[in-house]
Amino acid sequence: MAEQQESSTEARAPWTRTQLLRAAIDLADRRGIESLSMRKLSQELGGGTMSLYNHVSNKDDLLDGMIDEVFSEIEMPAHERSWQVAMRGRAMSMRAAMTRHPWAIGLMESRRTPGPATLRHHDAVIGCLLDAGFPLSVTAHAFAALDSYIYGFALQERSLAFGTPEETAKLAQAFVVQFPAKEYPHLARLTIEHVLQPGYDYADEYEIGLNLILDGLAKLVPQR
Amino acid sequence: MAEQQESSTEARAPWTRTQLLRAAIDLADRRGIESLSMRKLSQELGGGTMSLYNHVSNKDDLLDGMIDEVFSEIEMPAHERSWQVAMRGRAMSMRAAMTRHPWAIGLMESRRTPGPATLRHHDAVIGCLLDAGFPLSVTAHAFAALDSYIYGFALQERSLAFGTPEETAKLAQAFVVQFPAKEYPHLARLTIEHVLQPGYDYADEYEIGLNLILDGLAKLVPQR
DNA sequence: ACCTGAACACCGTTCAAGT
DNA sequence: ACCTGAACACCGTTCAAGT
Repeated sequence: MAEQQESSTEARAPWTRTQLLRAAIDLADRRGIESLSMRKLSQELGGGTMSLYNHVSNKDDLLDGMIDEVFSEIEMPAHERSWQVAMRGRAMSMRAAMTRHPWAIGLMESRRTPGPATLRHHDAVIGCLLDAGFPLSVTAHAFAALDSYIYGFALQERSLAFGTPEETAKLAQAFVVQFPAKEYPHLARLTIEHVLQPGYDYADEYEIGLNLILDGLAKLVPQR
Repeated sequence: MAEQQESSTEARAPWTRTQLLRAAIDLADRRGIESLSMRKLSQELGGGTMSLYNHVSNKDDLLDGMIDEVFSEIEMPAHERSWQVAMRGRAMSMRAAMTRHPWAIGLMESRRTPGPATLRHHDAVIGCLLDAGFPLSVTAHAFAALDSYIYGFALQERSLAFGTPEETAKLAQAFVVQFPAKEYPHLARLTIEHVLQPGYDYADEYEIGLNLILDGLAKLVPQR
């Protein structure tokens, strides 16, 4: 039983940065960002905690890398179609990525060191608008308005915890019980007469607001 | 020098929950949310760390309280004027509060236990729209779209670190140096030909996007 | 009812040492 | 070049004890 350093117990394969980032994303997806620690991540990967620092300079760098990985999952705006279709597609793909990785929602737009995938994505969005004939200033307006809306909606949706329409109904009902209509009459009315009605789904609001912005932008662009 | 338990060294005055919340907000404003710890906060207030738990059930409760305090600083939508003016005013007041308390930006819309000031605020917004003749469903659209945009813009603005136009120019210049136009041609063009031009101020984008949404909403409302 | 220190189970990261 | 354990300076919170 002694001297077991044989071929079957050779040192584990060295990690890749990407491997490490994917493992961190997986951990955050499964257990939430608050339980992503350097110690738990190294345990997940089966190595010493400090070995992580050979691939990542610190935890902030780890997070930056994770976010850039998420950006790499997002569809670039398609070139061959109208800018409205391309922008709608990107917005949908963005929302899908944030649904897969809810922990990323507060982080994607607040980190200050964008990675290459992030920059490529933003470059493609701007390129799509410029190619569609947007003047530079309108491109800037479109970029600011769309991204603000997309990120903000995801943030709000997460906090409202509107998973399925059924969950929504349960939560709304709890709200109505907890806060009598006397104190917050309008909130109560909106909840009872609208949110609690059959067929209501908060997710539907996403495209409505998006169209509002896209339609507004269309009027700022010279027609082809 | 012994037995100093005299009138001048009596026990410190008991804390109030509000006092404690204001001190926490002040600490977060001055040093950033990442250096707000129960230990540092109690030190700031001159008491034992565990004394905080007599006024706050845990750190999450502390954060919830802080956010509700921030909401109490925001102007309610004014009733006497048009809904456009009221909504614009609220949006501006919201932005001002988030500028005063940048640490609150990611938190105001992602916490799941809204306090009374938060609920009062949302109730007033919904009430303003209903009073203006908005159908319930359009009220829901307006609420979702406006809040998404307002929070998202603040988040983006913070990450872009666009403090003053001068800072913007400095950052943009650093960006251009770091990333040659070859790799991100459209991003480079927007930066050089638009962002780096004199008079550019990202803050101006706020009202432009806001008007886009307000104008779009106006078309969904029966005219008076 | 309010306060508090000690202790516990965690963190991220520096350092010095291994291969 | 990559790996790693021990140690340091932090966390939030439980507990048991004080007034």
